[in-house]
Amino acid sequence: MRIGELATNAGLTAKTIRFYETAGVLPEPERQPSGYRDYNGSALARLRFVKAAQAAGLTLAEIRQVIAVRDLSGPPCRHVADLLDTHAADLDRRIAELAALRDDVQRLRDRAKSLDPSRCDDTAVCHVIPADDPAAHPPARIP
Amino acid sequence: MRIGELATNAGLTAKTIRFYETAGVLPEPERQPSGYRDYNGSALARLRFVKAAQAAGLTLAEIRQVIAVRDLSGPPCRHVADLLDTHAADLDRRIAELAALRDDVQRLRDRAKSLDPSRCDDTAVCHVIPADDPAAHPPARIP
DNA sequence: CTTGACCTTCCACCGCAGGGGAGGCTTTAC
DNA sequence: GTAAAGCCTCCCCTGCGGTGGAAGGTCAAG
Repeated sequence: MRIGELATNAGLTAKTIRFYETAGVLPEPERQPSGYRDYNGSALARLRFVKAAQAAGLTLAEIRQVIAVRDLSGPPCRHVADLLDTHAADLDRRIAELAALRDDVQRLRDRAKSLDPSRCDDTAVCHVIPADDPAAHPPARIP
Repeated sequence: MRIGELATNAGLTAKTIRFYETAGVLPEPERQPSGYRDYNGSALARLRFVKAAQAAGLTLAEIRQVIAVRDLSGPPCRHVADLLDTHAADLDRRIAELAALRDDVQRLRDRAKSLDPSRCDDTAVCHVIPADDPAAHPPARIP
């Protein structure tokens, strides 16, 4: 199977597959005499795993690590379970942060309705966003 | 006021302030004969606005736009209110996405407890993450 | 006069997951 | 035989919000 066919089967582009190879989540395949990559069925299984793991929120670095753990010490199930635990906890944290940010934004928005634009302070950019906001959390990065 | 003092007062680094200048959220200040930047109090007010707006989830590009709107057509309150509306809606969407992802991850995690690692399929990387996951959403980008 | 703190510009880099395109082979179809 | 796909490697680009460092100018104290 050449790279284009594999890409079509996996629902990816050839570019992405080469990128996965350099990213270490897909092993280097055999080469045909022409130099073309020559894949077998296990590459497709691997790509399906990568997609499923990505859908579960794992980064390529984590996926690479899972694969390495498996290659070194057998089934990485416990490792994967730990990763999933960590991700669930991260997601909980991020959801809570975003919910708090949403509430702040909503509060500002509601306050804006009760403000008179003509009374906008000349020294500030816009009084809808109070520069001395006491509730100003450190910029809520949304990574 | 030189850049270091302004940075200390604003709780930023001098690097960041220069970056804000190139990003267009802070106007170019006067220069001392030495070439050093020479700030007045309005720079500090501006930086406070930028921090507050960032805390409200606005990007530097949006902040720059708010400032431009203000400079062109006066108080940008309505524009800012619209931005806040959009951001609140975006946050709602993203919170829902993350919650769905969190549930998926939790489901996988729970399922992992009931699996026997010794039965890990040799063809897959790890059966905790099913490669034929039917619930696999398109990779839930977390932008 | 020299040391050290502060400032200047410019260029490069981080993570993350790829995308774009150049320049050059090989394979396939007509 | 020739044109069109398809593939190869290589390097640069994206967005976002900065951070790091090099090479050099400036200012105050000792």
